[in-house]
Order: sequence, then structure tokens, then C-alpha cells
Amino acid sequence: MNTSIVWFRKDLRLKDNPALFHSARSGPILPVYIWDETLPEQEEGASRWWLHESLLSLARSLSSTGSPLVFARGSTKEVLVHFAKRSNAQKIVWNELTEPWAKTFDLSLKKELLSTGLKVETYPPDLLSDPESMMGKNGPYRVFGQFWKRLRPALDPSAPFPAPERIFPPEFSVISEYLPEWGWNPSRPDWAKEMREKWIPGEEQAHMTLNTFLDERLQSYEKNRDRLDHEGYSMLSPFLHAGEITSRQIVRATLDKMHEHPGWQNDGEKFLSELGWREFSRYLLIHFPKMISEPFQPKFSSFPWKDNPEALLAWKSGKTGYPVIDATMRQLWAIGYIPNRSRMISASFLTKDLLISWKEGARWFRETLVDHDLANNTVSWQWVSGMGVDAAPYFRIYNPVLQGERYDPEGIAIRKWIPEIKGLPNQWIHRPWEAPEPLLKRAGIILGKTYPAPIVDHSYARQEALALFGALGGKGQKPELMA
DNA sequence: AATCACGTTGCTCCT
DNA sequence: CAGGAGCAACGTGAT
Repeated sequence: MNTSIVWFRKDLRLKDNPALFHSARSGPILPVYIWDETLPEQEEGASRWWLHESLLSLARSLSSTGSPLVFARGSTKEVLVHFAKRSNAQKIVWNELTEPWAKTFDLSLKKELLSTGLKVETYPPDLLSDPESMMGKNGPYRVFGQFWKRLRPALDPSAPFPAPERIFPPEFSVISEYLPEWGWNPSRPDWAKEMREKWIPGEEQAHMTLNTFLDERLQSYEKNRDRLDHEGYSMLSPFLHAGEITSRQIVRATLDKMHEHPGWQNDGEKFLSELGWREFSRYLLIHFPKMISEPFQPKFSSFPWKDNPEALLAWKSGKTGYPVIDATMRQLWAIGYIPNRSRMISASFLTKDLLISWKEGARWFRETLVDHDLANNTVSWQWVSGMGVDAAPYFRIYNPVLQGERYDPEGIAIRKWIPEIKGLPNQWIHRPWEAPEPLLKRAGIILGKTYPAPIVDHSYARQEALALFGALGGKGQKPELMA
């Protein structure tokens, strides 16, 4: 029999999985997941919790096909070779990743496997375009608009691969580790409690989420995606990160839906362009891997970031005294997810108001987001801090009060996540420090005690940021505002 | 070849 | 109150 090992990575699904689809046709399959601690950029924190749940879900699906998922820890190469011997498999099959480190890793792994006499078959990662052929006149695109102008008209993915009709187990089975023993499901302390209530990771739920979104929310996506008071966005990002669904599947379904409902054109285009940003982020990391650790615009590499542990802690724990920031950061900690608008506001606050490095922010998001994704996180943090692509102007500094009032006018998100100020009327809910004393008293609020006073004055912090950024980004002739 | 318009998501101040 | 200038200046692709 022609047995294959299918090595699962960030592709925890049965549908639209080229490695699985093709190998299932050629013979029995041993599905394997390996936790290799020597690899860089592995999931941690909230996204590891998601990964844990997602793997359980995949394991259930595969068990029902008759060929259970096998878990192992250790060196990828050694595990694969060992399992191949035990199961009498001749071939290792996988889908590639887009992370910059993976290309070299896969290449040397492939060489090593071939040298032991095994066959290797790899399939492209979940991308909408070929990064090598997407080129402008002077090399890779650095502006989203140009990138998208080129890619958008070419978007027409063919129907995704179906799940394999049948998966046969290998003739000789192997011994699997027991996933719950890996300790990825937190208990003491159990910081994932609210995540368990909020999310159901897994391929089935990914498609239910997509369908609900397309049926109920796509038609008002452009208007509602930025709202903080209700969920007008797709919530697909964690499923995408684990590979429970592919961007190709989402694009295909969205295009079909837009065709069905011509009136949803603008909303559909907006949504597609968000997937475009996901694609662009991957594209950028492939061509400019240095931006994982360095500003895309080198002129900012000497920016005088502040080392301010107290302010950083206040930001992380939702105690800055700015309700929209605090609600955002508490939501992030509780359910591992905040919408795009919240990410921008809180990222702007950290980098422009507190003048703390985007890398600190990116590190925190990496630990706390269930959808944490190296490319999206890196590119977006740099964009907000004004050091990334698209000549995003550094003077675009978000005002946390105005943003709150605009996108959560009735303070619904504020009252949900900051109950200690829920008694404030809407007029003051985003600026408690300006509320008249009697009102504060009636609402049971003592600023600085029951809820923090603002840790910085936004308009002052803004002036300081403009001066510091201007000194590097501009002509260097800005007047000094700081004594 | 040189020039030009334009660029995901803002804010403040001035008239 | 609305509306507009200003905040800087570079890659991209069209002319």
C-alpha cells in the first residue's frame, strides 16, 4: 500500500486542504501533529489555547473518518522519520506556511527526509496570489492601493477542494501522545474561562461563522465594522489563523454572495479588501522579513521610545483612565479578541500617547489574541505607529475620547467592560474626569480610587509625539516642545 | 525623462 | 456651526 504521512501545521481542516486531498486519493494516511519547540514564532497564550481546542476538533473529525490524528512532541524530522518507519509510510505530505522562517526550514527538512529514502510532497500555502510574481516596477509593492489594484481584478478562486470522501488508516498504527497532557488548557489560574464561553474553535464553526456573516452582516459591513457597541465584523480571524478555513474559501463565498445581492457590492468590496490586507501583510513579510524586528522605514529605527513599566502595565491591564482604552484592553484579556477599530485606538495610545514601542504592544497582542498572526500583527502595529508601509502619516493620532464617542456613542462597550463607571450618563462616559463632581458622586465614582484618573493628558501627549516623530520623520526643524 | 496625483481607518485650529 | 488648511514628504504608476 502507498501510505502517506500528512503533517498538519496551520491547516487544521479537512476541506480545501490540498495536502490531505491529494494524499487521501493515493492511499492510506497517517495524520500527524508535531509540537516542535525548536521552531520560532510558535503559538503562545490565548492563541495556543485556541490551537488546543482546534486540534481537539480536528482530531474528532479525523477519528470519525477512521484515521485518528497522532500527536507528538520533539524534533520534526525525527518524529516524521520515526512514524514513517512504524507505519510503513513512504511519503511525507504537507502544506507550506508563509512565515519567513518556514521556507528555509522546509527546504532543509525536505532534504533530510529525502536522504532517508522518503518521498516528499508539498503544496502551496493559503495565499490568494503568488508573492514572487506580484511585482511593481521597482520591486515589491509597498503601498496597499497599488497591490490591491493589481490583485483585486484577478481574484476568482476556483471551487475549493472538498473534504476527502474516504480516509484509510495505515496498515500499522503508531502510538500518539495525549493532547490534554500538554497542559495547553489553562486551569490555575484559568484565564480562558470567558474564551470558552465566547468561542467554539474548529472547522465546522468556521463555516457557520462565515455563513452567518455573509447572510446577516455583510450587507452593513462598511457601516458597522467599526462599531464598538455591537459585532458588525466577521470574527473569522482566529479560524483563519488556525487554518480551519482558508482565505480562498472566504473569497469564493463572498464573491458568490455579492453576485447574488448586487446591492451589497460596496460592503463586499470592503470586506474583500480586508482579506487583501491580510494577503498584503504576508506578502510584505516574505519580501521584507526584517520588519518583524525593525521599522519598515529605517529613519525611525532610532526613535526614542520610553521605558515606562508602570504605564505599560496600566495599558495592559485596562487602567489608563481612558474608558475606551480600558474597555478594549479588558475585553482583549477576557475573550482574546478585539475588533480592528479597538486595535487601532489602543495601539495608537500605546505608541503615540505613552510613547512605548510598538514592539511591546505587538508582544502583548501576541500573548493575548486568539487570532494572533505574525504578519498581520507586525504590519499593523508598524502601520499604526507610523513606521510601516503606506506612508501612514505619523501625525494621525487617535483621540481616545472622540473615537469612543464616535463608535460607541451610548457607552455600551464601556459599561460592559468597566462596570465601575456604568452609572455615568452617556455625555461623560468617555471622559469621566470632566464630569461634574455631584454626578460622579451619584454614580459612586471616586477618580483615582474606584477608577483611575487619566495617566496622561492626551492633548499634551499628542504635542510631544508630534515633536518627537517630526524630528525623525520630517525635516528635522520642528520646535522642541519638551523641556 | 520629468512631472504629477494619490495614498484604509485623524485631529485641531482657523475662518 | 461647517469647511478647509495644516500636519511631511515618498513610492508608485500614469502621463
